Amino acid sequence: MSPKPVAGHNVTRTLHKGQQTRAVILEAALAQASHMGLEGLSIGALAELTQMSKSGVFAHFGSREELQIAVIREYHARFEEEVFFPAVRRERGLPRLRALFDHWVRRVSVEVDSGCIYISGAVEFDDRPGPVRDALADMVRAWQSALERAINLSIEAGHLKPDTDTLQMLFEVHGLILALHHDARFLRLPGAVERARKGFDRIVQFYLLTDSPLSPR
Amino acid sequence: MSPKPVAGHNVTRTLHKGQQTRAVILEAALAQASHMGLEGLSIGALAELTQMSKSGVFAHFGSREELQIAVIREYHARFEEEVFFPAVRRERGLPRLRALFDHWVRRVSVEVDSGCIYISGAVEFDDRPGPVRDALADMVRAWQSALERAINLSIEAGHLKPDTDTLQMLFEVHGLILALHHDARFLRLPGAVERARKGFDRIVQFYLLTDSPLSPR
DNA sequence: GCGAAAATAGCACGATCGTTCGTAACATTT
DNA sequence: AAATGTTACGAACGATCGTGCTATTTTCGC
Repeated sequence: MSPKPVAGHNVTRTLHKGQQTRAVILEAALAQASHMGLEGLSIGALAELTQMSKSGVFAHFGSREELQIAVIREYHARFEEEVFFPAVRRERGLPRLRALFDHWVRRVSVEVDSGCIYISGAVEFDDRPGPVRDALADMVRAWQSALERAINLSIEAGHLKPDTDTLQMLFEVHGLILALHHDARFLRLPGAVERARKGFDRIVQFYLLTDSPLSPR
Repeated sequence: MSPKPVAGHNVTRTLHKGQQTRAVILEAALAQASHMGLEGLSIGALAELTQMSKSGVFAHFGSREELQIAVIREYHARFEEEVFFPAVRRERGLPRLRALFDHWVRRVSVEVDSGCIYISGAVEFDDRPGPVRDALADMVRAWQSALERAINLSIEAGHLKPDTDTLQMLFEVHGLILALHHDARFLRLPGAVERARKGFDRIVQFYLLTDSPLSPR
C-alpha cells in the first residue's frame, strides 16, 4: 500500500512521505490557528500535537512565517471548497449570491469549532506589515472580488437594481458576517445566525429590482 | 509642584507617586495593546517604553492578567469619554443614536493610530475563557446595552417604527462598524468611512417611522 | 528633617520561544 | 542488496517571557 508514482505528466500525485506528514502538520496547525490565531501558532505545541520533534516540524516549513503562510493558503483552499465552489454551481444572479452568503454564514458560525482565520487574521495583522499580512490580504481580497462579481452578475441578470452600488452592498453584507462572528463566537449570543440572514434579506430587499422575477423572494 | 492632598472627603485626589507612574504605564500599555493586541502586551517591552525596570512595572499590577484587565478598564473609560458622553448629551431619539454612531465611527476609523481594543480583543479571546475575556465581554455588553437603550428611546420618541426589532437593528449597525474596522485598518481601503455612514443611513431609513418629524433627514 | 511606608531596581528562576546543526533512521531507486 | 537522497530526531543556542525574591531608593506624613 505504498504510494506509487503516476507516470509522466502528473508527478505531484506521488505522495512522498514528506508531503504526507506535512499535510498532517498542516491539519493540526489549522486547528491551532483557528483557536489561538495565527500568532498563537507555536512549533513546539504543534510538535506535541503531531507526536513529532520540534525540529522535525520546523524542517517542513523553514520558518514560522512560512508555516503561517502555508496555513493561510490551506485555509483558503478549504474555504473555496466549502463556500465558493458549492455556491458557484448555482445559476448566475441572486440565487448564486444568496448561496454564497448562506455557505459563508455556515462557515463562520459557531457550529464549526474553528474560527475564521480570515477574520481573526485581519485583526491580528492590521498593524503588522510583512509577508504574512500580504498573503492574508491577498486571500481576503480574492474572496471579496468573488462576491463583487456575484453582485455584478446579479445586476446584469436584472435581479438587482441597475444603479446598485456594488461595493456598498458588499460592505454591508460583509458587516453582517463580521457581526455574526462577533456575537456568536465572542458573546455567545443566541440568534445571531438568524439576524445575519434577516439582515441579508433586508439588504437584498433594498437593492432588489422590484419587478424582478425573483421579487418577493 | 508636588501633588497636594485635597482635604477631607476626596482622598483619591492625592496623587501619590505610585498612581502617577501607574497612569504612565497604563498609557503606554494602551498604545501597545492597540497595536499588538491584548495578548501582545509584554511587561518587558512596557518597561523599556517607560524607562523602568521590569519588576517596577510588574509591581503595579501584580500579574500580566491584571494588567490586561486594567488596560481594558482604561480603554472603557476613554471610550465612554470620547464616544458615549458627548453623544448622550444630545436629545433623546434619533439625534442621539446618530451621534453615538458618528462618534463611534470616528473612534474606530484609521484616523486614530490605535485600533479598537473591543474589536481586536473580541477576536483574541473568543476561544480563551478567563477573567480577561470576562472583563472584556462585560465592557462590550455595556456598550451594546447603551446602544440598545438609544434605539429603544428612538422608538419611544416616535422616530423609529414601533415594531422595530431593536436587537436586529443593533446587529446591523454593529456590523457596519466591524466592516469599517476591517476595510479601513486591515485592507486600507479608501471610502470605508463613507460606506459605514451610508449604510447607517440606509438602516435608519428602513426602520424610520415615515411620518416622523425627522423623516427625510 | 526624621522615620515609616511606599515605590522602584536588581537579580535569578524556570519555561517557552524559534532556530541551527550534526547525525541517525528511513524510504526510494538502481 | 547497495546506494542514494529524504526525512526526522536530539541537543543546544540565545532571547524573551512572566514572576518571585531581596535590596535600595524615593516619597510622604508627622
